[in-house]
Amino acid sequence: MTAITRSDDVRRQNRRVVISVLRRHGRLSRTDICATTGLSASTVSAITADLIDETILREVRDAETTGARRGRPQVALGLNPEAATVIALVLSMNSLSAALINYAGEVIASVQRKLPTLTLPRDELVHAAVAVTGDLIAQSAKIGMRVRRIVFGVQGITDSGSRMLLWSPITQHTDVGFADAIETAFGIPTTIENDCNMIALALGEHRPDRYRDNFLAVMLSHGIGMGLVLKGQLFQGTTSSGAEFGHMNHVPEGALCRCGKRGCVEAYAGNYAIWRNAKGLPEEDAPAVDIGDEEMQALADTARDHDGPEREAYRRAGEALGYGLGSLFSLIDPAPVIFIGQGARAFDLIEGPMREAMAKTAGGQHHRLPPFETEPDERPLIREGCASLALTFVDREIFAAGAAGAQDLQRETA
Amino acid sequence: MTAITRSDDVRRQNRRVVISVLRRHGRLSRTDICATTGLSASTVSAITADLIDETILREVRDAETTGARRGRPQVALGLNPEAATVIALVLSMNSLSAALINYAGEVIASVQRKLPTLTLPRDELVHAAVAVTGDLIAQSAKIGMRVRRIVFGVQGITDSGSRMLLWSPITQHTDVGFADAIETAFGIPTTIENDCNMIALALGEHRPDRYRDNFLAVMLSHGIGMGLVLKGQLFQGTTSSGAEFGHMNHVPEGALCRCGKRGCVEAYAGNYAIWRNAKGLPEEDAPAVDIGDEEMQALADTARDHDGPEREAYRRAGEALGYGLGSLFSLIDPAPVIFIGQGARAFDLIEGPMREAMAKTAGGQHHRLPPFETEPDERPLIREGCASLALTFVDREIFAAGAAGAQDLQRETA
DNA sequence: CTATTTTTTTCGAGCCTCGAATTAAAGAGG
DNA sequence: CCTCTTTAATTCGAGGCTCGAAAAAAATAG
Repeated sequence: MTAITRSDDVRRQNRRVVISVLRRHGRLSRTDICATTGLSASTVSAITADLIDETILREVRDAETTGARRGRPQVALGLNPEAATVIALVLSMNSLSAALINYAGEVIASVQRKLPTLTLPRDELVHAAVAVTGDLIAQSAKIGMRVRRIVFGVQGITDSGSRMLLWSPITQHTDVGFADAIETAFGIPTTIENDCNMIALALGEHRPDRYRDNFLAVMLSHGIGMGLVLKGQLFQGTTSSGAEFGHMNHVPEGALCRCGKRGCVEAYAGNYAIWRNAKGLPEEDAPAVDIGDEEMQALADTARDHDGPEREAYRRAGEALGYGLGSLFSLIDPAPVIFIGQGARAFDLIEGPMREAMAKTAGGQHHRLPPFETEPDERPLIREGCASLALTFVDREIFAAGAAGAQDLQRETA
Repeated sequence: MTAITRSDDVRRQNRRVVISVLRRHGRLSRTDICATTGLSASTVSAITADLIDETILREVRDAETTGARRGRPQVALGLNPEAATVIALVLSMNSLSAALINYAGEVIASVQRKLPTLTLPRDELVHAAVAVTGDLIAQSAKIGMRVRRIVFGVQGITDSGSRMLLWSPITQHTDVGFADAIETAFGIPTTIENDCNMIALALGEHRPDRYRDNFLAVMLSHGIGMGLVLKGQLFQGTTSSGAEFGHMNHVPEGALCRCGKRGCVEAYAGNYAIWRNAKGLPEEDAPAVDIGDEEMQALADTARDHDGPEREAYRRAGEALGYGLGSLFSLIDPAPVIFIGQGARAFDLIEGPMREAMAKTAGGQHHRLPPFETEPDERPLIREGCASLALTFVDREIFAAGAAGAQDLQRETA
């Protein structure tokens, strides 16, 4: 049902627009905001005055404003870094990291912990996340800033409500209720999100020239993940975080996948699959649990050096990815792709066979794609994506509502 | 960029909501509208008074209002059938049909024409559509009603702006600019849409209990099409009508598809593929151009009668569909499916192998699906979908804007 | 020191929604 | 037959919001 609009929704929406252009552009004068948004000068004046009163915005007067122009000089406005803090939590294989981030998006504290995710009991895993979060909340309190939002990025499948980790390769537990645990411990809104989705958000923010309305971030590591943005919106499944690209079928009755089924793209293109093929092991062998980066590096070097099972393994990986992307592009039309993660270091071995396979599919035959890009280090992107999502939430749900609306929000969530 | 909100957007939006609940529920009293929408009685009173003045709504006083209730009786409001008309055009293999539909969604005139779509020159094809449309516009004018919107449903791929038929199996021409041709001929907003997408819209309207937020309509006929609704929204490609399910890859380097590539789902599950396999023809044989319904019916009967190449052909069709759906469900999570079109008559032969194949994929392993449904006759659904889309456009873009806003709209499109 | 230019704020007009009060239109009951 | 009760719909004033015009503020130019 389409929602009705009330008079105060107008102000909420326009506050949101003002905050969002400032987040995108950094600092703008009131006149700039008029030009960018289309709002009238009087409205911008009223809204910014309110936001400054609420210490969400502040005037930034530095010496080098514009230089020698005639007339009253513009005064730049910017988001007030001290308006709030958010926390970005990232859990990956054997490692938990967290960052405290101010309202301007700057990291002001961070924590890193090693922990054996594969073997840790459920409670201890959850507790580790809660403990690390508690540390950062305390640090934030020390400098007098309130943490308004927590986003937890993790490899694996989350539910569509972003409450639980349904399944993950880094732990044997399923349906782990991280978000609720953190939320009840501290009373701060928290969601848990798929790591590839966070990477996609980060790319959209960092490089809007290339990664804006439609693009894919494909993670090449032990498994295969994907973050997909369509029409400027993160694409998610209907009941899960969705877009499990790695488990599209490549070869019916094919190689054994980590998920227990056969023939998935991942069963050819994941690190364990490349390793299995390179070592000449049978396709129905159970996937190795974890393979060191150095070992994969060595495999790639051998493949580069001479033709043999290693090169063939990478060829098959590229082929699987190519067919998978081809099928995907039949559904969504082609879009720019960036390959993320440690596996992207061997992209030179993968790209040729991948393009060849794609050309054999119906998807993407009409359109020319921009060249593929790679980014081997996924970790900073995941953190930035989490931070970006958390800040956007604060912008939209808390600060756009204003003092009166904030009470509405509390009632709603209660 | 998020759009700003003006004061009059509020009224536009709330008018839209009122119109839309009336379209969904048929007839409602003002009090009912308050309850359904959450608008206050005074606002509903003001909005409905305007809409009645503009002859978009009307009071329906029939004898059997509510029966014996105390107090002032409610007076039902309904959409005024004479507020406008729209035209639903449907082009399929060798046939062009068109219907004139009033604002209440009732067909008030229709035309049907046989024409050899495969051989007709480009101009004549376009002209046929224009001519049929002209006839209905004349009929509408005769009863004093203005045609406000035309939607053209057709099998094939359209562009994302819904202006052109990019490719279609029913003609050899590509990039046929139907929408612009009709729009310039009559000055009435026109779009061209994929037939399966229209089927999905019709299902969403007819059977919201089952087909509402997430579902698929898979068309089984000469080729394989799909209409996909996610989160209540029709899913479309980024540059085309998208969701070319039939051209997802099933078997690398597999059977020759009508699209020129190899191994597409359609190359196993389309009528021509089933026919090719049943007749024992090699997989690289060029697809037959068209196969009569009776011939497919006979094939299915043979397959039901005894095991043999016919039954095996249907088994492989089911297998291809199963793997395709499995891959799709990896991306979007499982959703109810309805199989549409002539091929659905043989669904009894397809379902078993299809389920078996799906179970071998990662998609849809966790969730139980409702039983599949079938609907062999696609034509009424396509027409209803087109009509529904056209009426929704009138509701939202024209009537919600009101007299003042309508001028805005003209300026915008100019 | 005054005129000019540009930015920002202030003020009134015109919408819109909402709640309260009012009017309208029926049945219930003596 | 007339009055009371009940429910539906309209009217009216209060309070928001955006906008354009006018005014105020803050700089440079001469």
